[in-house]
Amino acid sequence: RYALEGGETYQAPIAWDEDGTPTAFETRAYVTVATTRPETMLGDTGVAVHPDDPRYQHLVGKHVILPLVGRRIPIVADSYADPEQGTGAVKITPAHDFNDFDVGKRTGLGVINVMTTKAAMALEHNADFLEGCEPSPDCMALHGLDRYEARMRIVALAEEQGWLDQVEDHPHQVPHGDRSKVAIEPYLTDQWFCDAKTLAGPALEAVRSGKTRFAPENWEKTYFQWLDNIEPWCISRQLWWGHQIPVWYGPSVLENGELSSKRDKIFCAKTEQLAVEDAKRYYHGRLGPTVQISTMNVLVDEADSRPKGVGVVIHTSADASASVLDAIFISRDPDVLDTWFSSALWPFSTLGWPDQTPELARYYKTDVLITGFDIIFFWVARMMMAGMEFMKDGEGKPEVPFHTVYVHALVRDEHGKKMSKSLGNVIDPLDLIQEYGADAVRMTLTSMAAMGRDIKLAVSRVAGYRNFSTKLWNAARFAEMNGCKPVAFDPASPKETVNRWIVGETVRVAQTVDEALEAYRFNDAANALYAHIWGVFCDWYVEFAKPLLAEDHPARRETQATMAWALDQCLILLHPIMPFVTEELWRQIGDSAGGRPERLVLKAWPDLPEALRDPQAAREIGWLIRAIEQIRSVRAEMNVPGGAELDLVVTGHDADVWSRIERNQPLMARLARLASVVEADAPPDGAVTVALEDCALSLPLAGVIDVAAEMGRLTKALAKLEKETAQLRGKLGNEKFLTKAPEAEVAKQHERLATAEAERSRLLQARDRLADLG
RNA sequence: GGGCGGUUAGCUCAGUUGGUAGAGCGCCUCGUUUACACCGAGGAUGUCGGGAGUUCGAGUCUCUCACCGCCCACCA
Repeated sequence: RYALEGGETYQAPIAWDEDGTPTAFETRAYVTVATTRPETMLGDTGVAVHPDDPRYQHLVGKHVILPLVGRRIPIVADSYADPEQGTGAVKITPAHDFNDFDVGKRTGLGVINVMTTKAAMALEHNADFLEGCEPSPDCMALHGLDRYEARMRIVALAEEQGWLDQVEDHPHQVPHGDRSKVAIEPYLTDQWFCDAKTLAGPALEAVRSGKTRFAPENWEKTYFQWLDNIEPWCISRQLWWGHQIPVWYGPSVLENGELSSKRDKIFCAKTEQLAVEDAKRYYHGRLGPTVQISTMNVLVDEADSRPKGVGVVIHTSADASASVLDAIFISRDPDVLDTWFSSALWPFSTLGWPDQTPELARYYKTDVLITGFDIIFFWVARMMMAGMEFMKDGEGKPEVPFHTVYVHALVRDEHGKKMSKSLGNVIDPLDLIQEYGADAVRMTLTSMAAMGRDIKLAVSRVAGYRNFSTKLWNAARFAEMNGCKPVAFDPASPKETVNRWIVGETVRVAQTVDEALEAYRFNDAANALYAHIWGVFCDWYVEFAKPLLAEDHPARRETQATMAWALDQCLILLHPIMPFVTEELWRQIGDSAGGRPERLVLKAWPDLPEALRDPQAAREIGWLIRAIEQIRSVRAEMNVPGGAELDLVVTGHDADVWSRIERNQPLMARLARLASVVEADAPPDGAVTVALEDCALSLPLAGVIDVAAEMGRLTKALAKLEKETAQLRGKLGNEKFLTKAPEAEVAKQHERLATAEAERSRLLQARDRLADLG
């Protein structure tokens, strides 16, 4: 209970009816406040009530006398006081509570620090505390007690002295330091702050206007969120390591010409020498001639035993032998800058700034900052602020430190935890490299680069990319064994369809990789290369090329040159991601004939024109691959023995289709294990049939065939097509779709429907035949 | 408490202006025809977390709920 000043009283409601109207009152000469931290009352400088609270409204502007301390403190109105909480009147301790600090600022209350850095009560010699009050001996006896001891002692004193209202349990959350694990005690200290709001303006504008872009773009949100709500930035730290704050302190000269007892005059300078010059000028004008005579170690603050650095002693007399005690000395602030303040300078301080070095001129701004999202606040935003503050472009306008911020994902351990040295769950890349190779590790991380914010590193994926590099190695070995050595080669020159096709496919993957890299979509680049090298080059081109590489084949030389070229392009494109295996293969595969540099890393990035893509070859080989896949599929499903060579009967085709089949007959026969390919008007009896969009392919399996199984297979395939055509017909029968969807989309759906229906009719025919048979 | 994000195949995850749901691993069947068994051929597996809305059409846009996680407040 805080007693009202001068024995004043008021009528406090003590009972209410259902509507909340007071029905009984009590005459009180005090205000009751509730607190979970009684010890902080020693630093109270006010009591706050809600401006609309009828219980206390009339007390606003009056004062209470703080028990024990005897300080006269005002009752103020502030909406922070919650009428529902406690008694509705809340004690305000600006020096030891964040909210109270704000209330104090709003309502003009004083600020009194009553604790030490160790959270012990600091009352003796505490000028702020002792000023304007008469603490009782009981109160002064609290000096030096730990905050928790003081808490219990104050409750006991309140009870003894009759100003304790009641004690009740009150569960609540208390913030703890995550290093010390101790409850955090807000504590008022002097710190240096940056006016971050002012710095943030240009940094925000730079990203809003696109001068600096984020990739992926959505990280801008994180950046804006922080800078839009930025608080003044405390840049001083009480640590031993870091850039020391460039500020020196000395006593100010008071108006009466005497020196202040506080070290409250600030000299901010680039060097100690310049600070001394500033100090000499300052004292000279006010105290007469000053002469610097020496530097010495000084201890400025007796409450803190840390050394405070070198002080510069300045005599106020020309007599150099005068006592040091008569001298003024200035000493440097022992605090250091926040690590991130120093780091914010990185884009230019590393280039020699503040000197205007050639490096600074050449390399600021830099290009791309690659970093993790977890330090967008700490580092990226601050580099932007510092860059915009200190650096100017050619026209004298603020210049950003980089045009792009590439934010990669954070690798976590297999359980999804952030790797940290203190948790000991770090996956050492060196271990992975030891097991799978550096290329595999690089390829893995690249292929996961664009994932969300969490990567749970799956070792099986690293193994997969190790296999990939083995695959590439073996493909190169195949090329070498077949005399595919790089020669001077014009990719437009091949005549063979498969060679023209692989040139086109290579151009395609090169384009995809280029686009992906331009867009910082590194995973797209990695995945495109994986799919091309394994799924196109190895799975198909190598197989197609085998017959052409036979010693007596007329296209042998062309194929050798084409394969060597196509493989070279793979190595070049893959080199940034898998530098080691590609460099080694490059060295093994070729000599420096035809202007081929000795080392892959020196090879120019390919610039392959679209004109190299032959659409006719792409169509033909695309069809060939689909046909082979269909035949293989039906063979496997029908359990045809692997080695058995079958006769293929083509039906439902036109002359163009047949000539294409004839052209590619050797490859089809080889890769689909066919004895012969013939055309017919109708599928033979006892055959299994698959349908392409422009023909049906039947494998006569008379005697071998399980009619029921084939019937089932066809029925299943038909059901699938049935579903698809029904869907498409529904879509194309929808007036709204036809009128509202883009024309190209409608045409596309028409085409799909036509293809599906063609396949369906071929399968229907095959099924009917089979049914007749049965 | 304030803010951000995730939820897609058994697992790890892609999916860029809304237009036929994908990869790797794992699983099943078959196969050693000399580049490769760290391989080849084939196959199965999804009410895209639940609900509502916008739209001719939603994994994709909006709202909402649930669960999971991260950042800040309280180290850097």
